Amino acid sequence: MKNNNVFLEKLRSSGLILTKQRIEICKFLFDRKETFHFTINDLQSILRKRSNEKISLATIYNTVHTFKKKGFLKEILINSNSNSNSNYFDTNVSNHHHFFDESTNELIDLKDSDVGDIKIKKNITKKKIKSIEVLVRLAK
Amino acid sequence: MKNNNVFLEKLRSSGLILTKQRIEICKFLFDRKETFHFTINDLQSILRKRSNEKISLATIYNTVHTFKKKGFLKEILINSNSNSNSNYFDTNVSNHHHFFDESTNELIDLKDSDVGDIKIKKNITKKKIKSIEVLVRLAK
DNA sequence: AATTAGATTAGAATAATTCTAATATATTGA
DNA sequence: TCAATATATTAGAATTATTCTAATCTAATT
Repeated sequence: MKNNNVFLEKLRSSGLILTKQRIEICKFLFDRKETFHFTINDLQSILRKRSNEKISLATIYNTVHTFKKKGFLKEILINSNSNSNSNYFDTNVSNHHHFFDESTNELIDLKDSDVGDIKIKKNITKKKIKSIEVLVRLAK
Repeated sequence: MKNNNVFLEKLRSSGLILTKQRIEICKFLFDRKETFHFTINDLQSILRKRSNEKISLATIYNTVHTFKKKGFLKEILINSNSNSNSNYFDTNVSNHHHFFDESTNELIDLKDSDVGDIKIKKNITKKKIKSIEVLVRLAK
């Protein structure tokens, strides 16, 4: 299966087999300028609407996790309100910060430049800092 | 049932009935100086070891969620490594920041003073900021 | 002590995710 | 091009975490 679209480059160069399903998901997730945030549930219903070839739920889970392992997606856990916690995935895999809008349950990227540099003044653990993540919650 | 310990004050003043189970859990969680972080699983096995009166898992869930609703506990979601995500609870309910030590899966409070003041420079959403949470991941 | 509102409990139900193993498909190399 | 084969997809079963149910039980109140 051949296809020269840019968004398939990562898939092609990853060593993964280019299947119909992966290409379909890849096309939806990565053929865009803005980053995209979604839950497995979101993705499933979007894919269902986009095409009449049904992709099984197991494949959606498999693909998302495969993409995550390959570094194409980043997982983000959010305390949504009171009763529902959610697993989001983000097409922006760089280290960056988020707004979480509690009125819409939407995750929004924050530009690094919109958050000042964060310095951790004291780290009693002496272990190496791997990342610093800021989550800004927006009121309902 | 009478008891004058300080850590029971919150329970007593909350309007909740003082049951054996709630007192037991309260005693363990709040009769200490340092804050404490735990998962439901942690709590269950700790309680099992502490006393030979078994508290049912349903009650542990109920109590933790009741305490959360009363504002005695705060829930914190963390992307633990690759496969396991975890729901932690924190006895420190104030707005504060955390280290997450990926080698031990331990959550550690960060003093506010150890993180500089965080200013969000641009908020395109115009919605009110409810909270700002920083998570510092410590490498394995 | 009797009443009763609310709590506890075991086990059933549910929901989210992963597993299984049968089938299908993409890639490779003749 | 066409087998061979390694890997992917799939439906549905299994698992896991959590919540629900409805039968007791118990703390607080009279």
